[in-house]
Amino acid sequence: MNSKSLIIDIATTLFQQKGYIGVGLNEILKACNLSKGSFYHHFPNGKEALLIACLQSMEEAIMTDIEGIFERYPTTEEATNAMISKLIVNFETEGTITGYTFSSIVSEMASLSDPVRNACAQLYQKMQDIYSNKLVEDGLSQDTANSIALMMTASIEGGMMLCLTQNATAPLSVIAKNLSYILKEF
Amino acid sequence: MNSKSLIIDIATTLFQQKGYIGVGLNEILKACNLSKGSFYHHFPNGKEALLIACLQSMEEAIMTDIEGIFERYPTTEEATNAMISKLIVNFETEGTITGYTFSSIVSEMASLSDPVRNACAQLYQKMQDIYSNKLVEDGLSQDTANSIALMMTASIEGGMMLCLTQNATAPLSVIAKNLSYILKEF
DNA sequence: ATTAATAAACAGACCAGTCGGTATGGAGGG
DNA sequence: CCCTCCATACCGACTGGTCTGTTTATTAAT
Repeated sequence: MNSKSLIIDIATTLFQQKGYIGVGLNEILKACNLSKGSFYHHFPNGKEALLIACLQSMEEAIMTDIEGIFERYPTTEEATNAMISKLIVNFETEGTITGYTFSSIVSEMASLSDPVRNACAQLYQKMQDIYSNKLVEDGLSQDTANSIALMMTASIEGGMMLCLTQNATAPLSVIAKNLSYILKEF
Repeated sequence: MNSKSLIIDIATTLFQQKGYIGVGLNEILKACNLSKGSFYHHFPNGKEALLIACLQSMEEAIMTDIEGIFERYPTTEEATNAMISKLIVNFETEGTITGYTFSSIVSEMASLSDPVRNACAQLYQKMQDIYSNKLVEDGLSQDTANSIALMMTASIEGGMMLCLTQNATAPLSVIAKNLSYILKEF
């Protein structure tokens, strides 16, 4: 793997775990076994440019993943359960949350950098669109689908936050149960 | 107001806006017109002790606020709508989110400091308890009440995150509408 | 030989936290 | 009434270290 991709890959994980401000360039580069010079060769615009590259990389990874799940299952309800189960397994094995979330980045950077804020907004929107499209397939109206898709995005994101604070996976399980209930309603 | 309370008050706002790592002691003290010496007189255990004091102060403020709303309205559904409306007005006037949320603190510190993580967990739990108690009053079983209360906490927290990224209040409105719907079901 | 890629040393700003010293105000003894 | 004593509150220069970003020099590949 070339150095640039390596930097993005490792930085993505670290940013997700510790947030943007919480990770220094030195830490990233040490994990990559690369030097400052190499970094600034590939990212002449510095750390924030790296963050945006990481967000784009996350977008690809998350989209592929979620799209896969949502194609594999016939209904939104089943796909949602599968997705949350995957998050729970991930949390149990990794100890931290490494997939689907970037809340630390949002809360740190949303008010500081518009480019970063927009990149995050786009990522949430794309996830929501997948949910929404599947809900329309399920037979819901576009408006209802959008509304429920937003509820899904928000509650899953909030659920991960609760898991983090409690250091447990129970909150996400409860969210899955509740979303199932809601999705069966329609 | 005494210096210690002043420090806590100002630091609480700054931590909510920019996160824990994002705010330096110098910035806090400059805003208070106080010196390093004064700070370490009142907080000999440093910045993290200040953060925990801020979380406790937030707990008091949020509890008073939410309890007030939940006493004033007869049903959980009405109280929830009033609470979210207040969050929306707050977001519109302040430009950022200053009340009820501390997601940046959670995502930064949950994996770094157990005392901070526990303080955050307690805060979420107390909010959830208010919702849950009211739901039991409404006639729900304890289990169902707990489950829905968690869903409320998570979706509101996630909704604020979406508002931050979109720089708009629409997501919280949609969350309110969805929660209303769910709460009417039972 | 030229150019991309990397390394290493460095600069300057900022960080949390420390330390010696100063001002204030109340208690108690003369 | 005055003076000493002492705890509390406060000040701001300073320390050791980390941060992002720059510069210069060297290596590897074409």
